[in-house]
Amino acid sequence: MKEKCTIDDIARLAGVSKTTVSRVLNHKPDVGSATRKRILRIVEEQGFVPNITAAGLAGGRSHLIGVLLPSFTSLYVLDIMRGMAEAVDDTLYELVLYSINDRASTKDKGDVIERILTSKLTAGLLAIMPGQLSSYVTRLHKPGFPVMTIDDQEAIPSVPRISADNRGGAYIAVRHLLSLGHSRIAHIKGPAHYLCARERYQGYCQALEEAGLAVEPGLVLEGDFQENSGFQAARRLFSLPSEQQPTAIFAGNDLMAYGVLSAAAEQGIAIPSELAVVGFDDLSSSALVRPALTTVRQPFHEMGRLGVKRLLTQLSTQLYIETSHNGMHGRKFYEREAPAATEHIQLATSLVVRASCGASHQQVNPT
Amino acid sequence: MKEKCTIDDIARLAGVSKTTVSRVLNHKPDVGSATRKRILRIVEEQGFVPNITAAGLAGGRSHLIGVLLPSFTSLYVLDIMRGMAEAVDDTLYELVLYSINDRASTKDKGDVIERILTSKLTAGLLAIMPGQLSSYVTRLHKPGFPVMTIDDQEAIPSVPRISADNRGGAYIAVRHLLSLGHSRIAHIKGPAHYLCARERYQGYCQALEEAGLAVEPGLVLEGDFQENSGFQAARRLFSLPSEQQPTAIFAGNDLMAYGVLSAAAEQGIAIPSELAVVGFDDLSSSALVRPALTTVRQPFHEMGRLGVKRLLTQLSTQLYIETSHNGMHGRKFYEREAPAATEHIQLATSLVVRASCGASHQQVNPT
DNA sequence: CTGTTAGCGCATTCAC
DNA sequence: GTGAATGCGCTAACAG
Repeated sequence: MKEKCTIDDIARLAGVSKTTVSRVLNHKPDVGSATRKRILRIVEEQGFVPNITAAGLAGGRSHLIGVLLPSFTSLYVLDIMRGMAEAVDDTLYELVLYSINDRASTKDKGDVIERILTSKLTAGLLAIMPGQLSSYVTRLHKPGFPVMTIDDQEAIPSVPRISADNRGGAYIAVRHLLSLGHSRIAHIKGPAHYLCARERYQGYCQALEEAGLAVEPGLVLEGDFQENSGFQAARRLFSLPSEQQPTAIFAGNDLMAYGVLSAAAEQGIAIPSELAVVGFDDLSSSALVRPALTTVRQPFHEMGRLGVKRLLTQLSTQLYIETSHNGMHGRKFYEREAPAATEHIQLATSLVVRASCGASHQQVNPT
Repeated sequence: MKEKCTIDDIARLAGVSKTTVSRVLNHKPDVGSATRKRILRIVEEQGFVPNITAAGLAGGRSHLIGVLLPSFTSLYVLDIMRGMAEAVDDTLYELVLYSINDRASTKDKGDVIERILTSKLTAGLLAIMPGQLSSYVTRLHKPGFPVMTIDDQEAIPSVPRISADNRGGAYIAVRHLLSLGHSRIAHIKGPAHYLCARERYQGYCQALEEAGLAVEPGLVLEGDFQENSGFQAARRLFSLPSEQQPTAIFAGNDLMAYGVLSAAAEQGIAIPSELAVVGFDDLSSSALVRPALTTVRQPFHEMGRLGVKRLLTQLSTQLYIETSHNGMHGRKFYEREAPAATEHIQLATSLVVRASCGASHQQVNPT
């Protein structure tokens, strides 16, 4: 583990040219296995770590992946980031954090995003819940600069995205309540401009309809995904004539479910005996609130991990295309038509059963 | 905002050499103000963003700051990171994320850290709660590579660190309970090998002693900072003969306070009327648990922000030293004695009063 | 299979 | 004040 050590150093030690060393380091096929072995040994001995800055500059291709996160950020972005870090762990890539200042105007935020591209620091971008920033993010996604959104509020047709199965999660949540004998199940929706809010509502409707129950407009309210809106919505539900009151509430997310819990406590409504409550997200605090919240778990960790994996795949695909076409200009992916997979990956959610719905503790998976 | 734009491009447009452009970009004094103005205008027009990768390579000095975060990571690291992102926002620096895989052995983790240095990607490192990794982090901290720990479990003499005023926070928390009339105040300590746990205990003792009360060994238990240990500790306190039972519990952190809340609920002990509870940290969930938790708020955001600021200061100091000594080798800070400020910055904490202690809602600041 | 030759985009000596 | 030359550490074209 010498102070510093360049490719030239180990080339000298191995008695070969640095080109050859570079080749084995980059897993090129065309190197004699004897030489390769010797080089690898010396690399090991010296504890040589290539300078990815230089590699990026020379190769015209950075080894950094940008992570964009808006700062109105929720607890679970940590899980997402942990997943991303894990995926990047045994690669040559590293993660660069781009946090957007809340107080800035949307236009300023757009500027920040523009710079991400123009600075050419990163090879691609993972946007965690870009929300209002989506339009800017879209602009970045060109051939040569892959972008992927994670859990976006809106589906951008041209950009690949990863999300949880919101509809399916809502479906199993409501199914669970139905199996517990509830027939008057209310729902507090998230804002209509959130895709996930609409999907969850669809799952709710589907489960009811399959059970032969009508969706009662009076039992469906809309919140803003914040705790207080859940609180307010619950109050309105509690003020309904007693024969119209729900026996269960499926909240669009955990935060609003917390609001329901508070409202119930205020009104002296016992949970789960008088009212069952189910949320969506499984924030880490949902195991801590009292009563502990039954909720739909989103696979945040996996979403982050997969996001990186797919991005890396796209990056290496680009490389392949570039190489196979060579004969034209070296580094111009820009002029070729996009091979970009604009796919949508949807990950399964699962129901985490805790005290707030009155069932025994267990985990229910979708079938 | 052209597709790409290098320093040469704008040099051409301005009719000067790229050297001159480079000079104004780096705020060198020796450039004619007319030329400088013209260059700046063109830079603006073209939306030119320098390639920090190349700048790093050429200058021998990276513009990236590493952020090391262990993955047993708590909710509040988000706040810390947000603070760091904010501080970096209007500088040329960016943040690179290094997350350590939990499942790896301590030695493997050490290897990861070694690579952080040898890869020379970053100019310095901010270690968030390194804990067991501290020894490795220490090794990184040489002149030329500033390291700063944030909220470390242990004080490493040679490394500058930022932490909250744990002793002071505990002190005001207990003072608050005393002012509410409590005289039998229990404390659930964190693990003794955590510096912050010991400091909080000291604050507890100091407040009691100043009030003329003895620290009763029977009222001081030790947990592990996890919820369940708080639960167990509370149970033991509740099983004391009634005349020995505490009327208030100061938990070493919020998680353990949650455990106390659960244990109280289990035993039918009303909070705050029969028992006051105070935590430490102010996790975002502490406003959500029922009853809402009175707790000591740590300035996580500020800790992150300041961490970056100080690191940047150190970086620019190095630069100055390097420049002023030039005449010797250009980039060898290594052989010079360390100017490294090994200071310790301690930030004030504040008490957030909520329902669990029985006082009216307010915020108490240390005097 | 391997070595040689050129840069990547910029900062930093030196000259003028 | 300004420009020309050199190189950071590495990859990628080109020849053998």
